[in-house]
Amino acid sequence: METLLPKFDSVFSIDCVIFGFDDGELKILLIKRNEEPFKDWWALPGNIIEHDQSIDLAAERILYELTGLKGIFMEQFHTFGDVNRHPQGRVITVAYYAMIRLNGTKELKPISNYASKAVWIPVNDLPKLAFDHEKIFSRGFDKIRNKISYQPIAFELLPEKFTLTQLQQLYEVILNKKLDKRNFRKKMLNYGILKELDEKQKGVSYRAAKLYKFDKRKYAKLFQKELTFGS
Amino acid sequence: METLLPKFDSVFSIDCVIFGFDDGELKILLIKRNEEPFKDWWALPGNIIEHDQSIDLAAERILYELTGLKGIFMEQFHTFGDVNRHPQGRVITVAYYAMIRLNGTKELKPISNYASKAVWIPVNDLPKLAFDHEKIFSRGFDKIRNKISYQPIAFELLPEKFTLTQLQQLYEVILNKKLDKRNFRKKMLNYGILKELDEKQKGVSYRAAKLYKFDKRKYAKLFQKELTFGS
DNA sequence: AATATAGTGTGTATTCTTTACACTAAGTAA
DNA sequence: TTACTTAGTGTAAAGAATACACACTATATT
Repeated sequence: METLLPKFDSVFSIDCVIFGFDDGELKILLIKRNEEPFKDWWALPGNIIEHDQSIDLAAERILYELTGLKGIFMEQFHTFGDVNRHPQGRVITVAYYAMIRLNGTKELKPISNYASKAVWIPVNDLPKLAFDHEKIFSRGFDKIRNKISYQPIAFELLPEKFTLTQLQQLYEVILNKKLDKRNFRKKMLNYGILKELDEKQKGVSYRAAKLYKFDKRKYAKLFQKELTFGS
Repeated sequence: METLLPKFDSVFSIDCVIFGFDDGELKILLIKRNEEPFKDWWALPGNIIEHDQSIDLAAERILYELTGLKGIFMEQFHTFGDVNRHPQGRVITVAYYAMIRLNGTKELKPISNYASKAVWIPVNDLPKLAFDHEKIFSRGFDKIRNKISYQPIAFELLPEKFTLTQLQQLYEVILNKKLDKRNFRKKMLNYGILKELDEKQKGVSYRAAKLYKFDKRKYAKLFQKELTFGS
């Protein structure tokens, strides 16, 4: 592909704000940088977009390289383009978020060498981050906080089978406020996208709660409806 | 600024979907391209981001160059990064939208030479557009359609003084459906962001309607409130 | 076996919001 | 003065959001 375009010393990158929920805490995935600039700083997982790769694919690739996960629902939420956000040149970055299901056991092993490790860190306990990554994180957090309040997207974060109390805790953590148990249940069940299972929680030392599953098909229907605006 | 970054033959651009409302019709600003590729095609106003300019400033500059307008509320809504969206190389484009007030008289004079003219064209009557600009437009249209249904942002499009009927017509055009007059008025007046004027419409051959003004201060207050989520 | 503990699960009244719906009033034109 | 065109208004009904408290059940402890 011959280029007739002006040439700049500019690159695009992707940065990902990847949310997980574990142990009652909302976490994001951070890497420890192994290269200058900001060597040994914590940063959002991100990388340069390859020349022959669409940005959506690049985002998927990066998430895969860092977590081994595929097919995760990722969405672009903002592009950051301040001139001096990268000390070594002009880098415009497209930020994506994803919500993923943590299975406590899963090991995070960075494949690329620009990170020495990748770790889940509670959003309430974040270290100082490289570049403008604090800004990016914070905007991504706003995004899911906003989105969750009009669209039930939180299921991605929970195990496949979950109790209503777990779901409520997740909402409470994201929205950062207490919710009323009865009203919350009423609302969630009303969406009609939860499937009640014949199973109960195990291993708790008190009355076990019913388990529910997220019904993707009904969700898709509901969601489509919501895209056309009320009469 | 010395760069240590990998170099790609890649550039960033901005494309703007600029909405105007005139004559009961929703329009967008298009330019006629004066350069290859797509010479003589219609396209969204857009341009390459300069190396030393943040993307938000670049967007403002481009809008200014094409319309002479400053201080317009512009918002980034999506970044398009398919590999082959530009036939001459890798161009990732950040799309912005703006809503502006058309004063029928205002002349549009492209300053830069990449456009031979700039024209307002009704969204219902768009020609074929260059690049992936149809996709960009359509996503921008979705964006305002969505936004208007939970945030009263349409005032930007109307003259400073307007009637409730004009406001309603604008909503109807954007949402592409009829709205109930009484309910619409109730809702709009309830927002508390309209100032009723002591003035009436002029030059109509029927009963003149009251004029209203948009109250920016109250809007700002309301908007802030809406950012914190309902109890 | 009895008891303490910790979380599960449920209903109703109130307020607020959204929807549906039709006629009179005012100004202009002939 | 009449005909025409748009402005302007209220109420009832349904639905959604909020506030609020107690009995039930499974387990662990004695």
